[in-house]
Amino acid sequence: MAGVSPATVSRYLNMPEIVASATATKISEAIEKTGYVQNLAAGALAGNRSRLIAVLVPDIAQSIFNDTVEAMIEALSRDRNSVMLALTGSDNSRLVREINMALAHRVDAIVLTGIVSDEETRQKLRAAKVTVIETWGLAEDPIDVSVGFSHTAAGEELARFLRSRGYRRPHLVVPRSPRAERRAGGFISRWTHDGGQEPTRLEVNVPSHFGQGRLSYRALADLPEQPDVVVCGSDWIAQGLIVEAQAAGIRVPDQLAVTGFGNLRLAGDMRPTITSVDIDGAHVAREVMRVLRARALDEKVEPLIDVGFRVIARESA
Amino acid sequence: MAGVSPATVSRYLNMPEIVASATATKISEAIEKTGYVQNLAAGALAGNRSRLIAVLVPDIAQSIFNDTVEAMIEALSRDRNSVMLALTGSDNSRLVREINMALAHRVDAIVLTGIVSDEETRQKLRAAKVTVIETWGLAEDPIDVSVGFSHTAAGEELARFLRSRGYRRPHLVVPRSPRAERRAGGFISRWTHDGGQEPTRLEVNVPSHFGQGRLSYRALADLPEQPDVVVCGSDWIAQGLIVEAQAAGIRVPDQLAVTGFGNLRLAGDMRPTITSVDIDGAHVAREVMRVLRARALDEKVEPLIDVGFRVIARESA
DNA sequence: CTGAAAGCGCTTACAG
DNA sequence: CTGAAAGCGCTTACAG
Repeated sequence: MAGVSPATVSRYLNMPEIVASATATKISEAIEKTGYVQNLAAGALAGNRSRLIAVLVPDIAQSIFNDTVEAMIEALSRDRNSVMLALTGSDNSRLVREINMALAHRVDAIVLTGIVSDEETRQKLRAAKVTVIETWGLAEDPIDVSVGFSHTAAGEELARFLRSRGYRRPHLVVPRSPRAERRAGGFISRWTHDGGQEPTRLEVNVPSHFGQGRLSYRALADLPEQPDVVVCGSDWIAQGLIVEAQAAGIRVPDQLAVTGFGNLRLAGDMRPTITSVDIDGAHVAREVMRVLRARALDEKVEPLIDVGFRVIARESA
Repeated sequence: MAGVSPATVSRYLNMPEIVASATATKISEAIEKTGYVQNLAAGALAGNRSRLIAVLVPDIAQSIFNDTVEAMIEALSRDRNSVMLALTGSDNSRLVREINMALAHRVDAIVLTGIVSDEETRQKLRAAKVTVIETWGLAEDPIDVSVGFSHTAAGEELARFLRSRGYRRPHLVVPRSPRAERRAGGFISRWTHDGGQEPTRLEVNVPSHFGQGRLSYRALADLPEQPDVVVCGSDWIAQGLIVEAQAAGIRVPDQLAVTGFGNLRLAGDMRPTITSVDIDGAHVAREVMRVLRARALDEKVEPLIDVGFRVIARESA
């Protein structure tokens, strides 16, 4: 020890600006000398603040959320928070299980990708009164706060964009997720509303990946009429589809146009570069941090935060 | 409450087999009824066991470790452990910072991808006597336990393989990471030892990605002599290189062979399929779990666990 | 700006 | 198989 009470050390660690600078120096020297490491578990118990944020994602091996999650983890780390990362698959029981674990660890907040559909879990989360942030897709009735964009609007915008470029026979490759489903819904309703005929579609499993793009290209052969543009549920699918098309001697976009979704780095790097829809992961992360900070200070926050999206026009469509 | 002491509830929660089944039923009913959620922070403080495992990776947006990390998170979750995921970049200061956070949270173990080079941090980690597992690359002198494979051996094996296939002018595309460096070292020493001449090489930044593959292909034009095979530091680079080569009208592997590293899903899906080196992420995860369980029971574990690797011969080389 | 004291919710020998 | 009791290492009003 360096001549001060535990209370003062605690203050130094958590609000250094509040202790006298002479005291601060003594404490910091003592910490240096003894190699003292603060026990955050004890801090969590006493202060009711764990400095742990749970982030739940379906997977990380092949996830369109990774950029966003990475930006979030980095921002949280800068605020001296740590991230409990949990994997939920596309399976409700795992989601529930991981939420329970997070609650048991008394995390300060739970960040979810996608919307929780199970009503019982929504109830439980509300009751637990942790901060719950649903990200990526904008919830219509958020459990607590939702930061994201409208999948439906993104689908609509893509329909408008492709129509304005003169495409007439879109084919949709739709991953089996509620999110992709919504985008497809938005696309179709806008497309038909604007006078286009009902697009053809193919469903693929999640997580979507490059290989599905190749298969999706081959599946085009079964269509009664060939599309002039394929609207893919992810950039990976788009990439695989382009590679397979080119291997078959088809020129993209001249003979077949392609769009992706997510605006991953590879979309800009691919040859041809891939027209995609960008969601600004850093922006999502920033808004999440803003909510978290506001909550830490007991300030009010809007329940719905729309970060929008942008169609990025490139060579492929 | 349901007529029992806190001690008994604690036993029920942690070792259900040790309480009488009548008691167990009463407790579980009470838990159900009240919606009680165990406080793991208090448990950590009292029992000196946080059920938190820190996993440190350079990044997740584009990481060759993702499969392994995913397998590890899933396995840990099955054992009722949660994962604190921290991002270190390729920057020592962030590594140190995140290790300190993990220590402050009193994690039960720290899993590192790659080897910690900083001697002071190694010291600190040894002193903290948490379980420390260095994964992926096999450490020669592990801090505690290392689970992985020899990068040098992987490079050597690839050299042997390509030589046996008749290639004579390899060109290496090497990410600037100690790991890739080692593989390159192994490749070169084996190659020259077997009578080949010193391969040409190009260094690229980490994290490696598709776009670098395209650039790496173009950079071949500057070489005095054209290679017959390009040995890429990751499957992404290989994929980008193939796409660019094909766009230039070059046939792979007839006119130029290509190998990747990591055996990502896309390696098997690409057209042509990509010859790569597989590290079994599930195997790594399994061994990590074995170490963790052994430590929980105070059993001895070998400090070096070699999970090996396999060259996967496919169409591209 | 700092200290004394209570308390956060568990776990774990120790008894029985 | 179960309970009483101490203690884990902090934080936070409350005083001063």
